[in-house]
Amino acid sequence: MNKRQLQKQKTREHILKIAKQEFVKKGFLNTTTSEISERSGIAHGTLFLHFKNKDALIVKILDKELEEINLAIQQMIAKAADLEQLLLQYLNLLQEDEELFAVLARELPFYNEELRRKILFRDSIIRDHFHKAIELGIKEKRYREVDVTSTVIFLFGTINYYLSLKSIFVKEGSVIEKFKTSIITTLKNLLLPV
Amino acid sequence: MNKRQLQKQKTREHILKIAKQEFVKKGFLNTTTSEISERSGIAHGTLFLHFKNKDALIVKILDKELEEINLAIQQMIAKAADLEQLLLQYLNLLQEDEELFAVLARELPFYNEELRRKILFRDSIIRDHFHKAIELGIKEKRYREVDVTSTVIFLFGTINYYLSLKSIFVKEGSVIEKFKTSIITTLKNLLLPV
DNA sequence: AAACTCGGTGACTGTGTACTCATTTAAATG
DNA sequence: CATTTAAATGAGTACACAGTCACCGAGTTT
Repeated sequence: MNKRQLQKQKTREHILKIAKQEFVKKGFLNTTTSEISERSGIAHGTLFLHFKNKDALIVKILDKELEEINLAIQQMIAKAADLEQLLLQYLNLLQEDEELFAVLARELPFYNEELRRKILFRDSIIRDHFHKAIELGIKEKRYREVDVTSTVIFLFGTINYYLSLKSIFVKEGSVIEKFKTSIITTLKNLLLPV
Repeated sequence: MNKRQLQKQKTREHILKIAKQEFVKKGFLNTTTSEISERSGIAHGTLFLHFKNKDALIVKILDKELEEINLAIQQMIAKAADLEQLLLQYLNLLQEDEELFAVLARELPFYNEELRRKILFRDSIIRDHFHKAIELGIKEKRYREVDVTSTVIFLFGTINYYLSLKSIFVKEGSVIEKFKTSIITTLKNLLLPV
């Protein structure tokens, strides 16, 4: 790779880095392409040299992020011994990138079909693992005979709710951190016999 | 009231009616003032004769709606004998104006302080009643000794989740209708001993 | 019926934003 | 070293939208 190509790649990666920071800070919808180019120290037009349009930039960033998250989830699943462990580690994962997940939770209903599908697909994978872990527990008589699908939606709905209204639940710091134990306890209440 | 004043009032009410329809259909954020004036059959400028700006129009409509909802909630609380009755009636209330509630659930994180406060205040009233109903049940040993606050958030978070992603959960018709029984059952699972 | 009042008009303004393209600059090539 | 190539530039375009204002004309007042 010669000097030119190298520079081009460097610029591209720099844009991606800055754009991600901006998106996490202000959301995808409220970040302008001018802000990104300005903060990247490049001309506005350069942005569109590297990405067809704003949407393509968003998709690129999300693809990268979702790939990393998927990897982390795979590792998590392999490690987690039981449901409680799985949930705890999932919450830790969310906490690590909480700002990003909060943006996704808030803005998901406003994304176009493609973005929505990608995000929901990743959700469905992790959701499926919770589903199976609960089913196993029921089969082994460790858990009560609850409706598994409803229980899983209760869990994910609540997490999504905390994330999307993060600023209301906490002045600063992590919502997940704050409600971690109460989420785990409530799920256990749902599943464990008295 | 003379002919002029009468006409003015009629125009104002017509704007409010059309604006509500548009807001319910497309959300507050995605409805333009031009659309409202066009569909109302009035000039664009007339809108700003009756309302200082778009925000004032939104606040006016929401105030009206929230007042009606508060009234319905008061009646509901008076009628509902137990927690299950209360929840069922609350869900029926949501279902009646589901499109509006779905818009509010989706857009709440993006509203300004004033609007958010108003909506969350109304939420807190109904939430408080659930809180008390559950506390009573625990005191009377009908329910398990769960963490009441967490349980209430689980319930409201899940309902909010269903509403905000309504279009994903149902192609057409009501999400609340579809998941009504599963919401009630899951809450009972949380509270009732096996 | 003349003078005045005021609800209504709609072309216009200002602003914010995504995206373009003729031109510049610097690296690659022969 | 001259020529070619392509990354980068940034002023410019197009569009969407909220909000304004000089003007109009029907209704009200004197």
